[in-house]
Amino acid sequence: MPVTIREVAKYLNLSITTVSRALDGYDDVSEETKKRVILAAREMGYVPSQAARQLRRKRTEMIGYILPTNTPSFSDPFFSQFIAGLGDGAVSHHYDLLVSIAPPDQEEERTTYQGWVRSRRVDGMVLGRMRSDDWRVRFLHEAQFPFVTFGRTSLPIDFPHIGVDGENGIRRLMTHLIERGHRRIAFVSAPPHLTLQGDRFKGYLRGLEESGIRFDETLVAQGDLTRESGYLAGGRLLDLPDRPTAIIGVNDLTAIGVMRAAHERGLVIGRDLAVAGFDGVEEGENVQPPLTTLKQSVYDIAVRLIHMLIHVINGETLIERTPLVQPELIIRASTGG
Amino acid sequence: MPVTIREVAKYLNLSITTVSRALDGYDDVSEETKKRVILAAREMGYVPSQAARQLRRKRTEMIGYILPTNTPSFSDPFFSQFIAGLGDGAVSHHYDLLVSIAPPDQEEERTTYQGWVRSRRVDGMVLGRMRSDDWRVRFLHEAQFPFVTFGRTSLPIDFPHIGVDGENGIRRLMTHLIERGHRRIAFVSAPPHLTLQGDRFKGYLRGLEESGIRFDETLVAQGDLTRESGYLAGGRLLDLPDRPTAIIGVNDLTAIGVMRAAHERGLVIGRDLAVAGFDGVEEGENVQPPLTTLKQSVYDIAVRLIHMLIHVINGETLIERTPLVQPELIIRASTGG
DNA sequence: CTGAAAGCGCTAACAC
DNA sequence: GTGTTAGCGCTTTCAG
Repeated sequence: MPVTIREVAKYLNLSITTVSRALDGYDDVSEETKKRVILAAREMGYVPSQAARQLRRKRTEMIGYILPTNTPSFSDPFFSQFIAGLGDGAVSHHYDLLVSIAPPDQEEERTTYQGWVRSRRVDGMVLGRMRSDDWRVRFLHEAQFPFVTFGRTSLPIDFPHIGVDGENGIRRLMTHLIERGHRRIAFVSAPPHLTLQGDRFKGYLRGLEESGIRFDETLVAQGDLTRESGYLAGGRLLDLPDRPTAIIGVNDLTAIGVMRAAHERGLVIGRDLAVAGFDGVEEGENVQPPLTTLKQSVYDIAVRLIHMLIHVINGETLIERTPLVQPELIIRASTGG
Repeated sequence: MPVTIREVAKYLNLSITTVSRALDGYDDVSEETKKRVILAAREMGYVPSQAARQLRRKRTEMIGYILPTNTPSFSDPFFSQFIAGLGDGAVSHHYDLLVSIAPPDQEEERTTYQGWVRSRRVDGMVLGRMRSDDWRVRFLHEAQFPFVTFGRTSLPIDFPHIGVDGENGIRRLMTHLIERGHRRIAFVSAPPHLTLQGDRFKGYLRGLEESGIRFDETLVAQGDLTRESGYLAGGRLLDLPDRPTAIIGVNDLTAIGVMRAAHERGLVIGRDLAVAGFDGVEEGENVQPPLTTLKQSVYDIAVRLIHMLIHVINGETLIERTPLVQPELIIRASTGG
């Protein structure tokens, strides 16, 4: 049986009240008592019971994150970075990270979110991979539950989040490709309900427009952010009678799939075909040739999201409520760099 | 303010006891009452308070996992799969996953583990990336805290874990390479204190031995499981006066780094140099050429670990206490397949 | 500066 | 079958 505050009190002939306050560093306890208590507590191996503390304080000191995935074998480098950032951010604020997993936009997802909110399992939540009309935002906002997100939505709801300027990023990438002489530039997109798809695709369209290139819908293929979908979509684009000379993947994994499709068709990437992605995952540096990409520091963003969330939880106002981060264009050999 | 059991009881003119029991499905409550209670609870939006339940039951319904990492920008596909498996396994047993992060073998790691154990923050823990002499095992065993691990240790302590037969796996890979005519086979290792290193390296040695090839220590370079370290170690091996014709990476990331080093030196992998890894991460399928590897289903193993852990937590005996999984040799073009 | 006492929401003896 | 009661371990008024 673990030692409780009561035993520490008994040992010191003090009341549990005093012990509790000494441990929490209140200043209405004499310095000496405080010292004695802290020492004794350490010696006795006392660690406060989280459950009891939570019940009393109505706080869990936990932040929730629900991994949106349906495939068991999912392996998206994006998420390991994101979780690492959330974890580090949480730790630095003495919070823990509660993780669950649920397939996006299914009944199960709804019950998971609702369960955590209703049972006050966590003090706040972080959401990612936002959808244009995201029920999670509506739900949490209505429940007045603290949350922050990575990415915006199209909802008329104001909430703290960090955005990445996908539109401007892809626009700059388009400029780069066009300067290199490309005119038939294809785009492998993500599912349309994702916010990032809308943003990045807008950048694609603006890039075309700015250079007076007519939009050709046959040059757009849909994927789902996985390597496999990039491979399939890339194959379709490359088998076109008049095939593109450049293909942009809506994210790096997609682009990497496209590269595989190109390799299989004997194309030399960087010479016969330019390929570029978005995210800046490490995998893109190690692929042959290295992948041109728009890098966003997912780790840093995750850490920052936690900071923001803690503020929200504490009812403090945020200096920047909806910062917009610019991705960095990293030109590598896959676009003939 | 959320609805409590007391309000439900008052609403139905029942005692909170009855409500509690009805909700937990005890059979000493009449069917009818049970129905009424469940209905009312749902209608009132009642969700039990985890904190209160935990305090009373002395159970958290949470499983802990501490991500072992020191680099912020870490992106190891291994871990996203592992976490996905842990998450799914936990959910299927109505548990949640509590995640933290701490650099291996540092003070911080110790305090994190100790904190969770002492404050009963979780009901059990899953450990991975085991070390030969793993203080975590000693600590948890001594504290009689439920835990399972992915990988064994060299400690004389018996505890439930799932192992992967790295030795036999690498041995089979060696046979494959030797059949293809390779004799100068190099090995990029992991830090020596990791169990997986010992196992896999033993397989390397046995492979050499079985074919009567003398061990040449210049053909072993040390890495740290990252792509970057594979790149550096691979470079050193390839710059050797009499360079190897095949290089085995202790894991896939290492092998992928080796491939990059080879590319940079103008070597055609699969023809001038064979490369192989271990893990079977998806990234290996999309690299050029696709990577020969020993695949272990990290996701499945994680799910299974959770099942085992739940048994341990419930004080049940395990049918298989220390299963050993055989990795699957997947031959791809990187070894000339 | 310190202590007594109440109670967070729930479960589990134990009665009825 | 159902209700009464006593806490789980802690924080927090409120008195001294």
